Amino acid sequence: MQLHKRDVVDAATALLDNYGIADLSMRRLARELAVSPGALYWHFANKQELLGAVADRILAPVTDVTGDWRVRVTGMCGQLRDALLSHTDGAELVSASFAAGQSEEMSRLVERLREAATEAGVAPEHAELAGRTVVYYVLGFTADEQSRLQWDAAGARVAQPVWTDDAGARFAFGLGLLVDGIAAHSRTGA
Amino acid sequence: MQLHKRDVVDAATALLDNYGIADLSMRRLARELAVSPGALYWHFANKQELLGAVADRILAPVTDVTGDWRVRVTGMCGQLRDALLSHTDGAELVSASFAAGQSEEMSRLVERLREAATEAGVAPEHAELAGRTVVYYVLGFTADEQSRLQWDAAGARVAQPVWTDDAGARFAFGLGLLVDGIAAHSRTGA
DNA sequence: ACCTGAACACCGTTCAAGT
DNA sequence: ACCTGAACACCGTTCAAGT
Repeated sequence: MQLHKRDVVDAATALLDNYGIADLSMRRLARELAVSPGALYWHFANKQELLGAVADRILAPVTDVTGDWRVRVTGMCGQLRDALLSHTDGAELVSASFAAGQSEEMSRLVERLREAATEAGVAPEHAELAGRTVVYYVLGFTADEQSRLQWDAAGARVAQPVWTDDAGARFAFGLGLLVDGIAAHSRTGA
Repeated sequence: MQLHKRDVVDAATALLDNYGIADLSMRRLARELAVSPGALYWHFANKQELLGAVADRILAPVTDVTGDWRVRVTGMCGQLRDALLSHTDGAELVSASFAAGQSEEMSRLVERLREAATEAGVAPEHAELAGRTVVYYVLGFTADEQSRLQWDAAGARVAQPVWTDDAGARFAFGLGLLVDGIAAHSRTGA
């Protein structure tokens, strides 16, 4: 029975969902697939590349959005957050893969955000940074949210203190700061 | 000769600067200090806590800034970026410690940014998120910048392509988006 | 109080050799 | 072409025992 990239990414995703990123090791993955650790290196150059493939699997549900630039930005970011929250340690894994430049899906997303920023009136030489800044926010916010969620779920119910504000509304607020900033910048005229 | 926390953090910082975060292991650090690995666990509960202490050492030069809220935000963020760029993999290490909630200095910084956002007119229940959002940007941007810098420095001179724009100006532009967003939000009135 | 020695239970990666 | 077996060079953490 031949081992295919798809099988490896499937098993890696299952390992991630069930045990978290700390237990997603090449050796454990090989054991799960009943192959020797070295077999994985026929299909992937190294662990980073494998994690990049898992990141792209997680990001598959993030689709294109149509509408004006505000709708597209908030739509894509909402889908990104949802995708990250759908897998244990999803935000952490995708953040790492993005930083390592191993996720094609993240590159595509930054490109679409760059287009939206351009449409909003951001100068071409700054549009990609505007897109990346939005991504930094979504990854940072969601990694934070997810670590708190997972810590709470692991027994330590503390009943959060002051803000009754739900996470979705807080997410939208922070994103709104960036969207307003992009809009303000284009009005000001570079 | 007794081992003190200070000596351990000193040696860890030296290891980081000279060899990078991948070589900053408990065992290697113990070897450098000529003690057994177990000795470190008398002074630090685990590796995360030790890395948090290194993060706070890196962040020591980030001081208070006086002036109106815009001056304070841009001043603190500039100092933060400078501090991160002063140590090999500084942005990556501080990001990890911040995410793990192990850096007191980062908590202090978020608190000061929260105050600045409040002064700018952001509602109290959203002011901390505004501060965190600024931090997500600085950490994301600088980690990116530093990984490119270090990759370039490691021989692979490619002579960057299109934008003659220096990193400092790009950093300021992205930060400006957030500052404009905060300002726009307070004018809009929550 | 502070540290050693040794163990436990792992890692990622490589590569000759097999089929 | 694809995989095994075994090795290489490591990890973080614990804990009885020593001083």
